[in-house]
Amino acid sequence: MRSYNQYCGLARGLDVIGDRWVLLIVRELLPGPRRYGELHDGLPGIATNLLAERLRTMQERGLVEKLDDDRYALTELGEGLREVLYAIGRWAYPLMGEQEPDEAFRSHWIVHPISAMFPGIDESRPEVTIEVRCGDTPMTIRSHAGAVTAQHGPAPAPDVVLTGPPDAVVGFIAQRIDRAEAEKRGLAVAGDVRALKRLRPAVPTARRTSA
Amino acid sequence: MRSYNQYCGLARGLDVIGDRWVLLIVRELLPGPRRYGELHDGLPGIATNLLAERLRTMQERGLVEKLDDDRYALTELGEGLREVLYAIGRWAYPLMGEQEPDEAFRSHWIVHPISAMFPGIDESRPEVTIEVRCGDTPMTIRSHAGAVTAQHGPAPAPDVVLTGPPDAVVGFIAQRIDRAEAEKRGLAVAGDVRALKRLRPAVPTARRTSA
DNA sequence: CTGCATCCGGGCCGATACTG
DNA sequence: CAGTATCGGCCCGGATGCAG
Repeated sequence: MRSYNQYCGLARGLDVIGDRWVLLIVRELLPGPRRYGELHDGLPGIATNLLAERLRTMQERGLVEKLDDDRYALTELGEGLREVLYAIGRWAYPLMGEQEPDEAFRSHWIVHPISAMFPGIDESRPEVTIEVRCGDTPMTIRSHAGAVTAQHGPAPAPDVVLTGPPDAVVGFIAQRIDRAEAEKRGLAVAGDVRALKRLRPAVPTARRTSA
Repeated sequence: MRSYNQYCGLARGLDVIGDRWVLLIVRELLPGPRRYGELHDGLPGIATNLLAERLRTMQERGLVEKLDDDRYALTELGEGLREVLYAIGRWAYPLMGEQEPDEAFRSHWIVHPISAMFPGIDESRPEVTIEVRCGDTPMTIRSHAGAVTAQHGPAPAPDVVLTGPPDAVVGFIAQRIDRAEAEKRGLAVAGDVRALKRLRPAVPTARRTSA
């Protein structure tokens, strides 16, 4: 992208991250290093030449590095974009209605809203394992030792199994819609749902505004 | 911009704000409503047809509204992008070296880094008025009743007058560079600088990471 | 003069085909 | 699997025109 040529933090930042697909590539790399094909799978709609070209310029700009095993990883600078992505995600939440017919979905995308909703360590969180089945691959969300994490694959012994479309699943975990509403949107619940209710998501609008 | 067609908060958000110039237009409107010509002046490099087209689609998407006096203003949704802009600005700060020869600058842009550095109300802040002369128009930064505000125009009776290139001025106010370094970069200081030191900017990396 | 609309050249994007 | 090559089309940028 052509530079804005403005001596302004926002403009200079956008010179680096404003190109199409760049922040979505960062989204794919935030959970950890990925190979070219994995990135391509996680970015439905991207042209293969564009992915290659973006990865090249993102390396030049210090956002991404290529590991010895040929996987791509975020640098420290690139990792710093997590706050930018989460800010956009929080802002865009009201825009998230139901999934449109032509919209692609990958189950691993829910890692980010889940992480943003249950940040940091909270010892009072219950121990709970949730298996989520929406989209291409089952995901396991685990609250353990006060931290909430998510990873690919089914859970060996889940306390709860949630099956359904992404908006119903994520909305229900975040407790932004109740069970009746979630089931109306296609959610199926198996197992003991009580522990889930004690996960206590961060208040959606909790933002520090004064020093 | 063509939609990403991904059911993901980041992707849907970027469908709305990912177009070139959109976030810079938000930057111009965050301090308050502006007329078309004022926007054009504050966005050096934008083509006039693009500004018109962006304002049109930003209205359609609910970011901007046109007031009765023909000025453009942010809606509540658009105002919500402040956190996104500040997140990008914080991230981009390490990219802000000196101003390049071909980079444009407008003095009112410093309102945002200043606001981001001295957020909210802090009763212990000293009363101080600073006149800043860098760029096209003098700006007045005022710490009053615990709040730090900035506006166009010279100050009637400033405690301090700072003259010089933007990187030196902003870096010095933020206390990220000391006076010697700032003067080496071209800063000229007039008046009593002691009150300024007690403004106590927010810690640059002060971010809540755990609930 | 302000606030756009029109036109045109160039660059970026998207889709497909192809290669080691 | 991991890209490269190519090409049509759309978007962007700059100049210009024009109505109130």
